[in-house]
Amino acid sequence: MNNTPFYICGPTASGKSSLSLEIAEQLDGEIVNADAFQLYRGLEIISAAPSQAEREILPHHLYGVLNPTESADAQRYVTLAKPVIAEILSRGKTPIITGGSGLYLKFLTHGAAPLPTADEALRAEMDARPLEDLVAQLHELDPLEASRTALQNRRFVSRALEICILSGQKASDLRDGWEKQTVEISSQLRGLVIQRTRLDLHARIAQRTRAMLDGGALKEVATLAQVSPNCEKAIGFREVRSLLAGEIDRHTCENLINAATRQYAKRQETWFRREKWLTPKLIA
RNA sequence: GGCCCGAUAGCUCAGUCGGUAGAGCAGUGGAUUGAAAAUUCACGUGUCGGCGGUUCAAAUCCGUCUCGGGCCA
Repeated sequence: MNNTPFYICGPTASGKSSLSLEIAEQLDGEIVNADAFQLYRGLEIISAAPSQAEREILPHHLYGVLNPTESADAQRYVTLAKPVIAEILSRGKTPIITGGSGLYLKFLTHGAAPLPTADEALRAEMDARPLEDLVAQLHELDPLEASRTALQNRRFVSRALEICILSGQKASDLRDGWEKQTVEISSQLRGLVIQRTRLDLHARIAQRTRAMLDGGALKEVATLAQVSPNCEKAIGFREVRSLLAGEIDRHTCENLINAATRQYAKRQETWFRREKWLTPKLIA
């Protein structure tokens, strides 16, 4: 029996959770989270994590395993996911890896380049410097990388620089060495990406936002005392905070969350469109 | 009923002395290997409320009508 992992991807609110349950049933599988924010405990409502009822149907892994005070990243996700997947496979079950965090999935499926890990102190230092300054230094240390980096994007510039500084090597060399190995991996993967019309997706987003706000999102956010800067970025977190503080009304809050979610969904679609190994699954 | 203010992109609005219009938001497309629900790039033709007038030329000035909002009755 073929129990190689099965990936279920797609934009937020496209129905990944319920589809993954269906597919898990067909493939004798267990669900593994691939969502950056559903990793956190205490963000279940705002991150639209699977409900308690859904989790009781069959085993769900890597949901709510991190503290909101922690910061995750793609590498850490892989570190968490690999043993879980291996364990499921060892029992002869199929890992159904479900989520919308494109970068995390990419790391899991195609591996990580041999690059140095993020350095908080260095980042803080770089964040304090003007962008032009960082760009100039990158040009100096690694002209090739500078020439192919979006230099308006502070994140990308900082990261390239971080790699150069921490490794003492050129980011371009390290990255090129890795890219060459990725091509054949895709042919051994299986999975699907849910596609819906924008109209449909937008309607589902609106419906879900309303359900969140009616279903305890306010209480959830109010309860979260300390969160990492990472967690603060969850869509809905700031908006609900503003609502709780009386800065905006409920209607505005709902609209802001909807807009942010729609924009996120669009970025996810752009990402997954490039993942040619995923089979599109149109749902009308 | 009278007077005043407003009507310009899907929304909120800007538009100088008349020279046929542009911001923000929304939306769309893209980039994206350790912050990724992040970060970032590109994309602006619309009966300038309708009709008429003045003018070489009207979003802009004049008249009138319609629809909002306000004030006075």
